[in-house]
Amino acid sequence: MVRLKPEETRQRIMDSAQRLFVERGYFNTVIPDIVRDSEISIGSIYHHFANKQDLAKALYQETLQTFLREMHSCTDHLTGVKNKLNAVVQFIYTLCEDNPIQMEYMLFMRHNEIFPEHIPICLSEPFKAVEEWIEDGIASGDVTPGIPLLMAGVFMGGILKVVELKLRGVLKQPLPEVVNQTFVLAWRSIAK
Amino acid sequence: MVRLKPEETRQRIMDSAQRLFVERGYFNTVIPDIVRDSEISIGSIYHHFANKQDLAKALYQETLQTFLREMHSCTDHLTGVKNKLNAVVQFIYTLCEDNPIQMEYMLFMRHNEIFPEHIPICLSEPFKAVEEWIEDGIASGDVTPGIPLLMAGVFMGGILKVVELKLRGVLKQPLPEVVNQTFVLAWRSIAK
DNA sequence: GTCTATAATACGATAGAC
DNA sequence: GTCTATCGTATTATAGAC
Repeated sequence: MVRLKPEETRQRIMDSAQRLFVERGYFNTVIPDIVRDSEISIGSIYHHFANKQDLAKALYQETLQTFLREMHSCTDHLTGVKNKLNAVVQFIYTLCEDNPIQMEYMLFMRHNEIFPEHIPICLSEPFKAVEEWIEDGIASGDVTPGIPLLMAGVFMGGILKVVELKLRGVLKQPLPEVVNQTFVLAWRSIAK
Repeated sequence: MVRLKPEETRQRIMDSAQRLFVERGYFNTVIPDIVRDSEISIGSIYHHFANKQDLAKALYQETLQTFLREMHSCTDHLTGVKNKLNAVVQFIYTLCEDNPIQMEYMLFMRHNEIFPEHIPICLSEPFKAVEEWIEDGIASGDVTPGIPLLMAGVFMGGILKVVELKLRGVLKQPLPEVVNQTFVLAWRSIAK
C-alpha cells in the first residue's frame, strides 16, 4: 500500500462513502465497510471526520457545490429560457452517463433522514434557477402564461423521471440518444 | 386501555409504523418508538410480525395492493388515453390530500434499502399501465408518435414532481386547485 | 394474545502505539 | 497522520409469566 497525501486519503474516504451510500444506503453502510472499500483505517477516518454524520455532511456539501458550479458554467453564458433549459438538460444527462453514482446520490439519497433539517437537493438552488428562467420566459412570451412553480415542477419532473428510468435500468438507451427527444417533450408542456 | 381485537392490534402497529417510517425513516424508527406510538407492547408486535423487516414487508405489500385496487376502480370503466390519464391524476392528487402519509410512503420510501431486491413503486404496475395507455394513444392518433417509455416518464414525472412540491410544503395551494392546470401541462407534452 | 424483563450482538466511537 | 485493539451502548429479538 503506497502512502497517500492527507488530501488524497480524505478524498478516497469520501469516494468510497458516496458509492456505498448509493449502493446500500447510509444506514446499511457501516464504518468497517468504508474501511474495506477505501483501504483506509478506521482511525484515519475518524481523524479526518468527527463522526459518520459529519462525513455524510461534508460529502453532501462538496457534491452539491461542485454540481452547482458546473451547472452554472453551462448556462450562464446563454440567453433565453429555451437555451438555458436545454443546456441544463444536456448537462444533467451527460453527468448521469459520466458519473451515475453522483447523479443517484443527488437525486435519491434521503438526506433529510441523515440531517433532520434538510431540503431535498432537487428543490433547492438548481430548481429555483429553472423557476426563475420560466418566469422570465413568461414575461418575454416564450413560455405560456401560468404558475411558474407548477411549470418548473412539470418540466423538471419529466426530465428527471427519465434519468430515474435510466438509473434503474428500465430505459436501455444511453441518455445522450434520447436527450433531444425528451427535451422536446418537456419543453412542449410549457412552451407558448 | 381497551382491549382490541387481534386484527385491530395488527392494523394499529402497521399504521404507527407507516407514520413513523415516513416521518423519520425506517432506520431511524426503533421498535420502542412503534411501541410508544401504537401503545402495543413489544411482545405483541413480535407476535404479529416475525421481525422489523417482516413488518415493513407486510406494510409495503398491503399498501401497494390497496393503491392498485383503488386506482383501477377509477380508470377501468373509462375509455381513451386522455380520460384514463386524467382519472389517474385526479385519483393521485385526491389521495395525496386525503392521506399524505400513504402518498409519501409510496413515493419516497427507499424500499430497496429495506428489501435488497426491490423495484421502486413508481416504476411498477401503475407506471406500466400508463405506458400501455400511451401506446394505445399513439395507435389511435391521440398521442404524438414517439417512444412510449420516454413519454410515460415525462408525463408521470411532471405529475409526480408537483405532488412532491406539495408534500415538501413548497407548493402552498391544495392540489385539487391545481390539478387541472397541471394535467393540461403534462398532457401537452405528449398530445398530438 | 399480550405483556415485562432480559439476553445477544452489532455498531459507532475512542485510546494509545507508532 | 495512520494504525490496531477495544469499549460502551443502543437495538433487535427472545423467554417466560399471565
